Amino acid sequence: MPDLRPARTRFAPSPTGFVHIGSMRTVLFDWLLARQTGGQFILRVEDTDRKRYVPGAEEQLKASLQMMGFQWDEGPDVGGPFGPYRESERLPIYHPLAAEMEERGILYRCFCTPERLEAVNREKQARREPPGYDRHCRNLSPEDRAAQQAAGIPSVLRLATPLDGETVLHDVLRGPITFKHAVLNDPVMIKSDGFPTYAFAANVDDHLMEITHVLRGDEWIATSPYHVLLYQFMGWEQPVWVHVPQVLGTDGKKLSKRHGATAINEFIERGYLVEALTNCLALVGWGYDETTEFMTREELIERFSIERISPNGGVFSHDKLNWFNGHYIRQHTPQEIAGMIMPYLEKAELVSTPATPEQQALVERIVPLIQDRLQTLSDAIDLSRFFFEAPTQYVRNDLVPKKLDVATTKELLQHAYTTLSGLVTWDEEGLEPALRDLAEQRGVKAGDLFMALRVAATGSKATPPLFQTLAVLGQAATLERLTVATASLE
RNA sequence: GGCCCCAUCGUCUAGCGGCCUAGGACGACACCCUUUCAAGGUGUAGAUCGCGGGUUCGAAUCCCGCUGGGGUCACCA
Repeated sequence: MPDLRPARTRFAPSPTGFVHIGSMRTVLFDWLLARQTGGQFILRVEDTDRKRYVPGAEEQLKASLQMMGFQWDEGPDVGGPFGPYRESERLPIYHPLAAEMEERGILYRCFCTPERLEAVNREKQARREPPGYDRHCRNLSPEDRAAQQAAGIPSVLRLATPLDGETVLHDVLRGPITFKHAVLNDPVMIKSDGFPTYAFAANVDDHLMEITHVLRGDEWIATSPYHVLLYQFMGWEQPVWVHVPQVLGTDGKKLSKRHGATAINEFIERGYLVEALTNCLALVGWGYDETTEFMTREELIERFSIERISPNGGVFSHDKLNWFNGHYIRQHTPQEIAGMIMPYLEKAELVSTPATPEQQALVERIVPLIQDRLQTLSDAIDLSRFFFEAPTQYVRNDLVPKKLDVATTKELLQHAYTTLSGLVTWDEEGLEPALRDLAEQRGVKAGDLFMALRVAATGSKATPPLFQTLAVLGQAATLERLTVATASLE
């Protein structure tokens, strides 16, 4: 059973764009762990790169988390005891700490220009050596250092990585991972503009904010020795490191725009339910047991465990998402679904915005007919369109049953018109016997008559059951469409 | 290229030395239900567990090598 100490987890995105499903899955795990243990889920905005600042991205990102129902306990706006939660606002916290580290020799000042760094790399590459900083400023004399600083030469603070030995990262999913110091470099911790890099800010903040479990993408494994080193130099207790595997596109490649929707808000907008998204996401790289597929949010909270996260990357399957979504759509009451699809019908201009009471009543009658057929909420547009708009044209081969010819079909539809226009009780119970009788009288298979009528009334060969459909469509509309369809058979 | 991670049906996965003639789910296909399409039910196909060596009485499960895929080598996160 999982460790029940309250966990403090965090999602620390840089506000550069939308939240894609891979990140959202990490958020899910973070959130589940916090909820399960009675801990806190923290949102921290890593906006330390002013060049990559994207206006509105933070709002976008917060909106996505809220759409999914992952409310943060501490973070921008809501605050908390370890604020501020926007790293750009934490410079007053970073600077004294950086000064202390410089004092203690953990960090050292480097005056190398970007041009020199580039030149060094070019040379190394020419000699077929791995690229990387040559530690030129690491052994500067105190006098040189003072002189350069006095001269106002821009500088950065670098981590003085040990030259010998090794650092071990203890990742819960993979066990110990050893990195030889010889292959490491001296990464920049404080940039020349005074802002920290990820390596500094993320780890300082995780420590200061008392984060107990760091869940992040496994692309961070390679740089993690620097993070571990920082903790060790400062004598801080390390968090539990959990490098979760990548979520891949359908072709097994890294997720990109080429795979269709990747941003969580796109899925929501296209009519995927939060329950389905959550359930499906939880099952990419994690599973409760051999057979369980459906789990509520509460069950997920209860059953989640980081030990069962699989270390290998997985494809996020749209097929499976569709299946989950259809399932959850069927779980809702027709009234609930009516409310959920209304925005889609409004947007498609099938109903007015807002819908009139008459339109709402109609939609409520339509939902029971299409609910089983919805894979996403937006499917409701095409599935219910014919209720609002008469077919504009007919495909003759669809209208005419295979065994019948045009003339016979036309005659059949004319008889149907007579039967239907004389019908007093316009509901399923009234329609079915009348039409079955008609088929028998005319000597055609009931199915053939029904298909001709279906196409005449809806313009489509695939619809909900005919009698229910006609009942909702109404007598006047049905007869009108029948007339047009019949006329098209010239 | 160096370093690191990963490797079971098309996909998500179960499996943590014998219960595996490798289980489930999605998808595919077939049948049933049925006025069409769905939903639902039943069933079929689909992995010689990437390859090669070991260890062991016994390996998908442990070890080594190889191959393949991915990540990372920024004053980006």
